[in-house]
Amino acid sequence: MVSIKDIAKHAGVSISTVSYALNGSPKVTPETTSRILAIAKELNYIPNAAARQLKKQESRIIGAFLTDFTGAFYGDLLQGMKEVLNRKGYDLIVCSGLQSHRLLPERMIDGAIILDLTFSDEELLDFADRGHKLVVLDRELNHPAVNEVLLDNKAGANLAMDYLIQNGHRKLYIVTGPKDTFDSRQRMIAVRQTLDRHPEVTAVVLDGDFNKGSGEAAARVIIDAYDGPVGVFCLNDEMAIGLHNYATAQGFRIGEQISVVGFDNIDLTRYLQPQLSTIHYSKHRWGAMASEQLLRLINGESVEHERIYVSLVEGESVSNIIE
Amino acid sequence: MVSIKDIAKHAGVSISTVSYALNGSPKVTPETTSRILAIAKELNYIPNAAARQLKKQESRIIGAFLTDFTGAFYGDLLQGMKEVLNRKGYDLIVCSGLQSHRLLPERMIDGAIILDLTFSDEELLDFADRGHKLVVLDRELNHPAVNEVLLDNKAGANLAMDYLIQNGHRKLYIVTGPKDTFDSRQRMIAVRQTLDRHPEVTAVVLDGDFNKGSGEAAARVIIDAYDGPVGVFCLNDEMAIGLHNYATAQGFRIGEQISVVGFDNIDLTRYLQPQLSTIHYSKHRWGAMASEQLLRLINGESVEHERIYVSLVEGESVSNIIE
DNA sequence: TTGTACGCGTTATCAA
DNA sequence: TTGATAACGCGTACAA
Repeated sequence: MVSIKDIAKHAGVSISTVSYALNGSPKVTPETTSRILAIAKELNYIPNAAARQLKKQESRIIGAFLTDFTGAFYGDLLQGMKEVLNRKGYDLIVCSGLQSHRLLPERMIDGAIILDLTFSDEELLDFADRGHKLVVLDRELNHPAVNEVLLDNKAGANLAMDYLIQNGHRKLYIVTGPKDTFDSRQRMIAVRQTLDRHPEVTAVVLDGDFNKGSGEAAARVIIDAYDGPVGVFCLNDEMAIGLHNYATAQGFRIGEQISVVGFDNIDLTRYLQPQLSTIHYSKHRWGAMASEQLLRLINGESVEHERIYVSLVEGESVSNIIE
Repeated sequence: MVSIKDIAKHAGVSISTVSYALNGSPKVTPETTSRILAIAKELNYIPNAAARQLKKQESRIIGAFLTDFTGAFYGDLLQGMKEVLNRKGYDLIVCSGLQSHRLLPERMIDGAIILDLTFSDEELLDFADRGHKLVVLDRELNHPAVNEVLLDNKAGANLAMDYLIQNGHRKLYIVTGPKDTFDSRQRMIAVRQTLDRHPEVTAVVLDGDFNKGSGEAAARVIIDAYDGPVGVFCLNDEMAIGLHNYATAQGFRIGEQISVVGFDNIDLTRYLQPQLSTIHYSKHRWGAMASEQLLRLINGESVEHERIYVSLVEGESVSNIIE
């Protein structure tokens, strides 16, 4: 491997001169600099990341940690993160799984964006105590080295519930997500608040897990008990799709007999007929904001927790049953 | 930051003793070792990856490079890679974009798996010449430091074409992928071979780009010229879905008037009615195989190029028009 | 422009 | 045997 030492030898200068030249320091004359650069290029010199990192105590790499690699969900989010980071001279790497957690404490990366249930709060607080900078997308975590960039889940759930109620629905089903996820818990809090405000509405809560299968299971329950139009709020789109497919296959009409609202507005919903009503937010913006906040933390700038706002996308999956 | 120096000070031994103890060397007495481990734990010691890497000239991190982060496509593939790597004590990071290419030559990672058109062949060969180990999933590349793990695209395209022809289709459309992708080119070679073997079949080639939109565009062309049952081979599923949706929305019946075969068997096709006929292969296995080959390369073991075998999944999107 | 200490962990060599 | 000393990997940056 060719190092600055080799360049120094070829150029007949010291390694420090080479280093200065490569970094464009004015301490070296332009002639010497260009001569050194030419030699470096000729020798195919490429700096060693480990050596630079050891000295500078930074890698200019940011890690995004995901619970798993599945999910069409993440494309835009990661793209948003990457664009911001690249613009500021940072690289993004995506990691998943318990083993990869080490990258943070071992200082391989300068900071992390967490959307990963395999990290416990304690573990993250421990990293933060060590001085590592974090942005969390999947929990609330109070620590000066941690910034939250969270979805406005409550507003979204409110929008979804109000939409069903305003369309005349008095008999509702709620299909929940896993109890250990922040998003599901927050959405359920807002659901209960809405229900408290509307005593005329009856609601049945069905346990779900954010996967298609639990949407199908919910559809079975709803169909078994069917005796007139109902509204269903699935706490994410994937379950709404499962419900949609199962009910449709059983001859039920979504948007007439069963009104459905999802959450996330994932790409997949474009393939549904009728179009799914759902809660939208910009995943790209979410990722971009997470990166911006993380860079601010790293640069020692002041940061406040951020919220990503959501909106209702109306589709034909919800009918107005007020006559 | 606490380093082995701090531990040595606390334990009253030299830093080398600490290092030996931490690495379980028999050169240190069990008592001393356990005492040192206790102190390390108490001080919350975590080794510095850059320092270890600088000395050992390895990071035990493997990079998977993807053209972009979109595509539900990659979940299983990456999972397959990760499982194999983790089992062997390696970590996987996922990278995308031109900037991240530097991770390889700068020796941040011990090897790379490439499914990324933003790398040119020349660039990869240059890396290989430098001694970096590569596995390519998206091209043929002959170099002792490069291993190919490729889909058996030709067999898949043959299966698809034969299936349509065996079901009586004599009027075919082929919707291609981008001309600069290996997969599309290989599939087209097999398509032409099949057509050469079947002079009784007429085929129209429509340019596509592997995205849903070009499937829709193809549907428009096919519908405009429609005068009886046709068979369509879309070189990937995403275009097949676009074609399917557009044609269905126009009142055409897939699996009756228009028979469709896709390629890839992506999860999304589960949402289609009727079920799409397509070419299946295990993405998980593809990823696992790529990792295994890369580790063999890194360990200096002999490797031969690998093929991932494919099979036909029959769905109702193809009808038999032989009466 | 150059010599050199430094960042931190690993390991060969040498002394007790 | 046990453990300490020092060289090493490579680039950076201060002092000279």
